[in-house]
Amino acid sequence: MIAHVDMDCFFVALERLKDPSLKDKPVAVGVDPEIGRSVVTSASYEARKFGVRSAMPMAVAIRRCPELVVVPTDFDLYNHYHFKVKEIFQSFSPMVEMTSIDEGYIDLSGTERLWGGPMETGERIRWVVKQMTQLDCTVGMARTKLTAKIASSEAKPNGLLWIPVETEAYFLAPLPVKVIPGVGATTATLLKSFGLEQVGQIAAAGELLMESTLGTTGRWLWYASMGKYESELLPEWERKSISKETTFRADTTDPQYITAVLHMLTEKVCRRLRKEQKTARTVSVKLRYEDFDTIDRSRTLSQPESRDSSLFSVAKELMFSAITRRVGIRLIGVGLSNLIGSGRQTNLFDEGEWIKGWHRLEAIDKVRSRFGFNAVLAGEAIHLAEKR
DNA sequence: TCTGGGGTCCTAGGACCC
DNA sequence: TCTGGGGTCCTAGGACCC
Repeated sequence: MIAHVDMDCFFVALERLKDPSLKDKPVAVGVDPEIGRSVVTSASYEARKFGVRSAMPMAVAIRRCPELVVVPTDFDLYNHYHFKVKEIFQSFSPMVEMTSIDEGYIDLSGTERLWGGPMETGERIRWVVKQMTQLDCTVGMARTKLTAKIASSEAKPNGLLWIPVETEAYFLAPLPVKVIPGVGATTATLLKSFGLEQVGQIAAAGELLMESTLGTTGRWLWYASMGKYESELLPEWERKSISKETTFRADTTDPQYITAVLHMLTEKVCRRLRKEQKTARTVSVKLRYEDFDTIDRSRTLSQPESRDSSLFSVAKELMFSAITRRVGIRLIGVGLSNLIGSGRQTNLFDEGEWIKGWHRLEAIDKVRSRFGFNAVLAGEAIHLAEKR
């Protein structure tokens, strides 16, 4: 038996712990549109009554709900509780997979003698979470991860739903196809064009028809629709990429400004890379024009790298070869992937130089972790930091 | 209405090798 | 002179999730 536990309005709930006066008010977590261009990261149920949804532009949210209280995000707080919640999950079973900051799976197989049946265990999880954190959560229980997740999403907020084995198809049949994680707007529209709007219709279409019309997607959807899609619970996985992006307060075409911001983003991304004792073989840049046209460019190096200077020169080259339109740019970003473990990769050609550079960067990272990121900045980024 | 930031996974085509 | 097929790696773009 798998439990999927989803914290209710996680960010809003935590902001309310910090400031109890936010209770019962329509609250949205995100950046105030006066400060920057933003979207709703998390909305309270009071705000949802007005049609406020996460990912909605904040300006729209405020228009829909003029009383909306906008609270800035505090990821340090959310991360702290993420680990707290994870520990609670792990007290029920060592097989825990956290899939995002506010949710995770617990494999409860073999814990029946300890915690009892599914309903009893589910209630116990909810109770312990509440006692230890003061937070509400919703638990979905089923034989597979996918069904458990759908169960929790149907039971929220502050609920518990158990889908007994062999009843999955009955539970899923009347639900809209969009409840299946992985089915977004595009796939839902595609399915609708085949007359498939409820999960039960996918099941009824049969494996052969699903596969012949939608390929591999159709195949797994058919299994999902019956509650028979199996995926392994993975207690730990390694991060596959590190990225940093930013949306400018106003669109720009200024190459010097773009270079300075790109440099700052690269430094931040490299710092994380070294912190995780890794090197990267692939550098990517991303840019978004004012009309939302988004371009990605990447290059894979023959040798893994972790030095700011090398990675920045690649990023800069990629960025300026990617900018072809003479239109305002609203966002740029840098990413590293193809990550390879152990920071101390040696390079036969300039090992001495490399080690020297690495020690310098280690020293910078130390200063930064004590005095903040801006304590050490390269020439190009200093100018920018002062402007902020 | 005017759209964040951090990720993962998939697909399709081209280069290249055997 | 015109033509294989399989495998791997890389790149760009897109769908999706929280």
